[in-house]
Amino acid sequence: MPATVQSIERAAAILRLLGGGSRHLPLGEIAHSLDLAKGTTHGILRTLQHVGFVEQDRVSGHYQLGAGLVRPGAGYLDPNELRSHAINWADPLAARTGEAVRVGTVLDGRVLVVHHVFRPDDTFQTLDVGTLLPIHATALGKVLLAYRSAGVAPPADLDRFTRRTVRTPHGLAAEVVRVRDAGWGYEVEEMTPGNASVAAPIRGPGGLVVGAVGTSGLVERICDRRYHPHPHLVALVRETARAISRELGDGRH
Amino acid sequence: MPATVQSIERAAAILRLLGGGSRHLPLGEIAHSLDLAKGTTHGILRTLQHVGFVEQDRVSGHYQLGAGLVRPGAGYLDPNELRSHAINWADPLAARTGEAVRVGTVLDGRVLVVHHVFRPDDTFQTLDVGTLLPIHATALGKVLLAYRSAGVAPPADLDRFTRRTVRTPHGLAAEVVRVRDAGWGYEVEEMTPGNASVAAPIRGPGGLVVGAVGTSGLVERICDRRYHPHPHLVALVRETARAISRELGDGRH
DNA sequence: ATCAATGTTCGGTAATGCCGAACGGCCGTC
DNA sequence: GACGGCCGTTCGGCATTACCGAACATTGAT
Repeated sequence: MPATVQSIERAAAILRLLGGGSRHLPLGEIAHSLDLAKGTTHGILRTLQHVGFVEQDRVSGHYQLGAGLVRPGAGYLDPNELRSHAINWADPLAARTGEAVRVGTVLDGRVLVVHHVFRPDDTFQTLDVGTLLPIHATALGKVLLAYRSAGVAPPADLDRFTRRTVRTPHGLAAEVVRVRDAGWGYEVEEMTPGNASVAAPIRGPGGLVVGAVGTSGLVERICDRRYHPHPHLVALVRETARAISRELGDGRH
Repeated sequence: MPATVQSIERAAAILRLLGGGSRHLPLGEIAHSLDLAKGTTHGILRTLQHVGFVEQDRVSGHYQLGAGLVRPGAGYLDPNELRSHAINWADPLAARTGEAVRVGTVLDGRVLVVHHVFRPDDTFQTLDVGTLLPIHATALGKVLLAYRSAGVAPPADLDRFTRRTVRTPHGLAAEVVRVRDAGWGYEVEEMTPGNASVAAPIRGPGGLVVGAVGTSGLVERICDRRYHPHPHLVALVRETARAISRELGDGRH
């Protein structure tokens, strides 16, 4: 069994320690029990806290197991937090692209819209925050499906909305690998005739995909003549996704 | 929130991914979802498997959540495994010290003897594997208490066995800090008149204390004139503990 | 028989996380 | 009222760490 990641072993040991007894220990005690330096222990605990595995008592400062260990269905990022972080970046994206922007996450096999910025013109539009979108016919959904963020209900019923809606599970699987290879996804008239959309994944701590952000609008404005999204539009969407990811704690970008 | 341990974040993300859906994913899929190299992902998974957080399906090779996540009270090392690893080292210790050797772990606030090697002479001795020893009057117990291995029931009832048995919680606390500073523990006639014992902690992956090993015998053979254990005896016990720890996956030694 | 999956290993390198000392706050004691 | 211990936290420096990517061994499907 050559080479294990000792940082993770230590984290696991801390979790075990917290789970196996007092479930309410001061940092010094943990460090001493595991024969680690206080600073080291603090770093590990900070990380565990960040991902929701441990919580810290505000008054005593002691550490205890967090709610995130057993999974109550949802990912460790609740929709509210996703929304509050995405909100600062969605507006600029809408302004620069001139299109509507939506932020979504997976809920029960569908796409829950957690934020929506109107297209910056005067036309009448309906706010669809809270709406559940199909996962196989939207750019947001394809992206979320590709990275298996959370709920991952394998789509059983592929409702057909337009002539272009992906019908077969096989075709959907092909789409998924496309998204994965490219790092972003799109859709043209698969949900609504005359409409197209582009989306990119939002990553949380550790690189886990926790949501997606994208624009949607009239086909002739989103795509070029060959029905491919404009490259600069794709770039803008991806940059926005990376910015939000950075804010959510994804280190790499 | 400056600087988090990204290796742990990644591990957490993997756990979330496994917990949130298919609960049965191949390595490549995990790596792809988190945008990590296969090798990296494998290392993390190997570690998580080592600590019991994930398991691997033997036939398909796929990974899924392990039983160790929810804590069924016990530590992630079951007594049988502790015993099977300790057994190779307990015999030599008995041979070199000429005394009886016992290996124990915490069970429900007491010391469960998981292995016992007789003193290598012809005198009659009773096998006490399976016996539950008091935690406050044995060297094994003091060591286990000091490092809070698992059950950590704070001793409510301090049974008094001999004149020397530690009576007050206060005195016991003092003993605990002594053990922690020294890295080993002992006891002289606190359990049985004429008997003394020495013990050292056994650490599992991550440095978590999962058990203890020690010798016990007549006071005049264990201790010097001032009722302190012979240094070379202490050294032997500690070396044995370290050897077992190494075998159990504690990297440092 | 080929191809595409799977999981696994290995070596080189830069980034990584570890350490230990110093800091600031809080509470009990003297 | 001032001190001392304990709490958690921060920071800089160094060496270890764990990451990456490519190559490998197997298996199963085409």
